[in-house]
Amino acid sequence: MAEKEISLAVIKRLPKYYRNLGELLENNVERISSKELSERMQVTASQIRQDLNNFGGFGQQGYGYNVEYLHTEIGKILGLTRKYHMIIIGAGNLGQALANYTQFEKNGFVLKAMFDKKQELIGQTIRGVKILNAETMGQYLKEHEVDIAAITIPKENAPTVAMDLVKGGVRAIWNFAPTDLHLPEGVKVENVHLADSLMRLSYNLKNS
Amino acid sequence: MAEKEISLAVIKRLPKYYRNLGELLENNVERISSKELSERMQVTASQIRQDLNNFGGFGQQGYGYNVEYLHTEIGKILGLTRKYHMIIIGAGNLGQALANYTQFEKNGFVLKAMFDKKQELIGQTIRGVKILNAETMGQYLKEHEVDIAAITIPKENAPTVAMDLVKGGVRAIWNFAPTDLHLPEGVKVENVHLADSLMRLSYNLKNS
DNA sequence: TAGATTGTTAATCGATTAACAATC
DNA sequence: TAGATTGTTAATCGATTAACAATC
Repeated sequence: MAEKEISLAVIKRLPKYYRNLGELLENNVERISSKELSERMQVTASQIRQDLNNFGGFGQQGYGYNVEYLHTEIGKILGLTRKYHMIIIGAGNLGQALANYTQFEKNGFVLKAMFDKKQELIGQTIRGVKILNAETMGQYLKEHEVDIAAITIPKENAPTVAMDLVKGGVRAIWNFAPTDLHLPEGVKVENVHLADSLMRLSYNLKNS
Repeated sequence: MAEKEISLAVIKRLPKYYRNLGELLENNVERISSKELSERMQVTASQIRQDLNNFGGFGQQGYGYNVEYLHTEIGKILGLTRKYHMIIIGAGNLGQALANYTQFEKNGFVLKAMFDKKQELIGQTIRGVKILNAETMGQYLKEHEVDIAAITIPKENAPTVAMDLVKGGVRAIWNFAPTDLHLPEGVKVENVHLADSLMRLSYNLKNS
């Protein structure tokens, strides 16, 4: 799909642009130059212009960028113009926390179901979303289109569950289990390794 | 402290090394070569050797690396040989999920208190840790040494609370609020921007 | 038009990979 | 010792920054 291959570094920054432009929009800022945006975001103006020009010329010489327009365009690039069906595997504390995060829904990520194997959780409802028996996941995937699955279970079971998800047709996995999943080509994985993040903090604390 | 400046890219990979070596240790693997480790971690052997040699020669020619020794040494580098006192600001779903994560404790991150301003949460206890009135945070920081503060409150209040934490002597912030904090020089911030992560997933889904 | 600021090319910087001598 | 694999230097690759012509 991508005409020119976009580097990972650029992709990583896109949500940050989107977020900052969203904040500017909330503050009713109409236009912004790469210079101003660079001060706000603590990056160079040059980088901003380079990044954006991977996707097209969104600005105008002598004027800068229209905040609303740029925000919309980056939203399109990020794929936020459609809805995504999401499920969460693991209805423990973290799974429930994600389920309660209403903010995701505003960006089009709609939670459809949760799964767990604990008897006392099965049948419960969180924000109207049912916790289903983990054993029925395979069947569920046959009957429903699922775009994204969040994995919030212990690392021991994560690789197996991830493979089951892939077999069921899921193409994107949001992995919170503290392990790196090795999945077939084409399956997208985004890791949220909380322990890693905490360790970087202790590293930085030590070396300051 | 650091003799030679270590690049951010290297630091980001350290916890991953630590995690993988921990797994190898669990499987009773005694020694490993950079080649084998590179296959497991999906990086190049060259990178592994370069990364490790930023900190010292942990290996032995013709033999490779002793798993247990290397694991310990990276733990030292990451600063995991001491205890860190942690507090969580915001006892909502995410804050509670973090509080229940016993894994952190094993690495030395000890939760000491939580804070919230919701009357119905104040006084409650999670894993023996009390939820205190957010208004008493300043006083608490005067009386207790706090190394790390996790911020799990809405983005509106995050900047103010972060500044209050810094004023109270906190030097490391684990920020879960979907905004970038601008704090004084020397304060370490680790962001966990869940929405950003989710957007990268939808971007990748779109472009596959 | 003059001033501002983009889009884009060129220069620099840094990180990754390759290669190999050192050495266990 | 011979073989294996590190530690480290050199080569390559890619990402960031600088510069400036194009243009609104």
